[in-house]
Amino acid sequence: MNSTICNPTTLPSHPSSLFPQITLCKTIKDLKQVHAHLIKTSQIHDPLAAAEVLRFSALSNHRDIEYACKVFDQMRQPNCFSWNTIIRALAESNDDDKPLGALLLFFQMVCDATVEPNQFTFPSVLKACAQTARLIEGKQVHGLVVKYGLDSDEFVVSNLVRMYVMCGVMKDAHVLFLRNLIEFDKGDEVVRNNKRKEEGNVVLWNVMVDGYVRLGEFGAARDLFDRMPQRSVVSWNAMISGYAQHGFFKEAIEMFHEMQMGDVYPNYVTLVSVLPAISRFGALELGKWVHLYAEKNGIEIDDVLGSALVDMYSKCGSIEKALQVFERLPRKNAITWSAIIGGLAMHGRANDALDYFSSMERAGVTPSDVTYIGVLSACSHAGLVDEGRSFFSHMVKVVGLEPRIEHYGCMVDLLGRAGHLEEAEELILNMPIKPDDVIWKALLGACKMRGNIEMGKRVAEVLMDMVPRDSGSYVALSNMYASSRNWEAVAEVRLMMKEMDIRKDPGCSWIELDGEIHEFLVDDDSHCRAKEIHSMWEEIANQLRLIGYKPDTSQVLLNLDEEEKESALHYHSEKIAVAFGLISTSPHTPLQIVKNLRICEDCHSSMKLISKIYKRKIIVRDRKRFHHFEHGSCSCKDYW
DNA sequence: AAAGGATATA
Repeated sequence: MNSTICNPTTLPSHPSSLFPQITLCKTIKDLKQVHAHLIKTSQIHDPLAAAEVLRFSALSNHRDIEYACKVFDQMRQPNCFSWNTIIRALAESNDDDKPLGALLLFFQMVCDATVEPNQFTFPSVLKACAQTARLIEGKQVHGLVVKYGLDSDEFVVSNLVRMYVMCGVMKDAHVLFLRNLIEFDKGDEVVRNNKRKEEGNVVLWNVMVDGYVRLGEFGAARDLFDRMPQRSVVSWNAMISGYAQHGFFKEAIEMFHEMQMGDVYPNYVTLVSVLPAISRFGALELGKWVHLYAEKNGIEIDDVLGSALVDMYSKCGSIEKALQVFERLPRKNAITWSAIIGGLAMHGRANDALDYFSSMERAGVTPSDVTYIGVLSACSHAGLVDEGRSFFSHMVKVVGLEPRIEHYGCMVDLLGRAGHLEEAEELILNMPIKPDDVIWKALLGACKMRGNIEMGKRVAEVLMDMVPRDSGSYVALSNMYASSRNWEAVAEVRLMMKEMDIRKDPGCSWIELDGEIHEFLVDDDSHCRAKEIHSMWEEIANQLRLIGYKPDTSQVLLNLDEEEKESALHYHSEKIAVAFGLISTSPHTPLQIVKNLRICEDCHSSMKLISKIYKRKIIVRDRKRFHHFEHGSCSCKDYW
């Protein structure tokens, strides 16, 4: 036992505590020793001593909530402070059943009637209601708030509003919000709130903005955001994370830039929120800037921010940087591991992905279902059929994870593209979940790759039935017919599309230069340097012809004559992007392109040759994976 | 002697 902790006489008195031994505890073990000492010397009956033991075990960095509950249970007559402490600890716990425990304890406190809840009790209780989405209990608590006359305390009010938000009743939240705005305007508020009145209660506004953002009601959220008297970093974070989570990646990045024009500075949460949007665009320069910003501003790169950075670097093409960040992280959780495994898979480094999976298991981190998506997609990209099968059954039988539709998708892709088309179809027909269009599309892609028109036709029909307005199945079917030069069938599909007014999803590619994203569509001539881009492509095409390359026109959708087909191919968006990249960067600079669809056969072959002719590394991220083109070959080994 | 808003992975 450490005597400096347990012998109070050897310690300098601590100004903020009558029980300095407790304040000096560094671990929960220290605390338990002091606790034992207090019990032995009967000092534990001093309510202050007991309260401090409780506070340490319930709310300190070294908290042990189970222990705190025991301490609380042993109190003969807990005072209001102790009730508040234990309720707050339970309400803030991430454990599922703990917030409910906080609620139960609160109702016990009210029934107990030896103490009265105060303004410090309600924020925690309301937080527990919010976390468990218990509207009925929340309303009862609201009633008690009024009964105890605490309905104008701003801490209580913002938590009341948040409770309604989290229970999904935005209307009630809004009514309460408006009423409190008026009350603040009338100025009939306690002195403590006067300062807030001038600034406007930022927190209350933030809660409302967050509420609308959660519902995806960006009009309402934006309206409040623009009108709020003051914006804190949290206001910006709410908008940025909201946009990012609802798939409005462009808006998230715009907000991120906009916030920096003002006097608000990005913090940890800002970075974690904006990184997925950056990943989505493959905006490596911006991603690097975020990483550097964190390092320069002392923002801790923990497992959460680290995972977002690992994901960003891998999705922005820099798998080496992703590995570097990963290795440096002091702590790695299941998400961190999933990010690096998925990243390696995306870059076609299947063996590394599987090695990292083994390391993860050795490190004692339990793989999640997401981890297995990474593992299975690694197998799929490398054609590791047996390994994939065995990981899948291991996941189900040994780990006991329920396979999600994504896992079946990986398996269908893996089996189908490896040529086991019947087995893939069997799997779809026998899986316990209803197959969606993504699954069928995986099989359709495999049919196309394997040239199985018969099955392909069948699958396409299923898809046309399932998602009638979707162009994908028509395009795939048409491409399949085109590959076998069945132009009549191609024309038929084309006619069907025309009759139903179904258009091919426009292909779109983008490339980042000096932190700016340049976007190109098929046959795009809207760029300000379109003329130069066009003549650059002419030059590229000549070079390609010189080394004997013949464009592969089999996959062009329309039944045009050969020359027209060739020119349609020329202007696939990734080709425009690569031409633009070549004229806009100095020799040998690697080019990095992101494309919204899968790369086509012809673009793939062209990119290989361009990488050789112009001595450039070209990295293309398509809808599903990365292609690293260098010295005339691709990292996917033409299997994708 | 104590109190409010947000965050990630296929």
